[in-house]
Amino acid sequence: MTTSGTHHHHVHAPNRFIHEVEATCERRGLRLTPLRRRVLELIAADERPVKAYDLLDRLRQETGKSAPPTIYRALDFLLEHGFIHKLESINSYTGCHHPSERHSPPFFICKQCGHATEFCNSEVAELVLRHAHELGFAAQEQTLEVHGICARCRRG
Amino acid sequence: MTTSGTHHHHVHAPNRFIHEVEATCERRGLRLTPLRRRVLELIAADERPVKAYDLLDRLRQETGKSAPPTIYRALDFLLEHGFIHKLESINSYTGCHHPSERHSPPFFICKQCGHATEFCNSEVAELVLRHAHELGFAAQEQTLEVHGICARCRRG
DNA sequence: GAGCAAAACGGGTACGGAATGTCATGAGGG
DNA sequence: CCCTCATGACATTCCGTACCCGTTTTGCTC
Repeated sequence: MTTSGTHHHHVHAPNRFIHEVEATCERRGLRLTPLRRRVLELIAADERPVKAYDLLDRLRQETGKSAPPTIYRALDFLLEHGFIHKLESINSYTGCHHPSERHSPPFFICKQCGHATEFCNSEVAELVLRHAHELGFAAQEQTLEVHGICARCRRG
Repeated sequence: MTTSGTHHHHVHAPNRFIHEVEATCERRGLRLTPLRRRVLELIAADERPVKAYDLLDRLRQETGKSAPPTIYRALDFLLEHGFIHKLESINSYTGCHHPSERHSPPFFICKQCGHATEFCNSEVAELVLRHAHELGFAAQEQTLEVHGICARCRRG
């Protein structure tokens, strides 16, 4: 299976990403309200995973004041529909590269630069499902996060 | 809720588990102090993953009062040496089945009964390492947690 | 051994970050 | 118009760490 090339096509074009989400919402009859859209933009604008309270701060800079539930409700919506991922091990959120399809890809998180790479390959997920099946376990969601040093940081 | 008889090959014998850790500490010249030992016992005594503040409460019941740093310091020690695992997605801690060897096994966490099964098979970890290698990523730690319904809960 | 400095351990306070509960208001879509 | 959903705002809980300080353990020297 060729995986070359696929992993690095980051969401370089935030606008394109937003539009894709917009279209998906339209198709599914979801309401991408101004707030939800704004939060999504903030997430997409950042190359690395963002923390909820950072988003909150940025929102406050724009809109005066905001409280945690505001941001968490938006995050919940975006998570629920697969437009973003939550990285449990670092309490951070990042845009999803394939918002159209449901998946739980592995993430490779660099300790040094903080970037997280979504690895677009379902082999691991499938292997995990096989193992779950052996156990008679009905798998629903999965979290796979690897910490280490990314290629760029290693090269210095 | 029936927690009867035999669940998998869990750490059925907490004492045995404690002894194994004791021996490992001896071998490595680590200090399993009374506090650390007590925390380990509390974790081992619970069939399912425990939260830090629950441990804190139990400790308080025994010793009068305790503060968060007390428990977190003990947890840090136990984590650092691989005697327990942290489940990032549920902020909980659970005993490690193979405290002698370093590993980051997949966990299958039941949403219904809260049990977490450590899956003793390195295939996934190895596959992940291969993928990391493709990316030029130097993997250090990994977290793999699957949420769903366990076999027992499915059967009712 | 005795003495001593350095490190490790743990009690405790206080705080920052993460997330949820609840009540009330407001915008949108039938 | 009414009902639903979205947001605002307040409070609270949960998770985790920084820091201070006294005590114990360790490792070293003599």
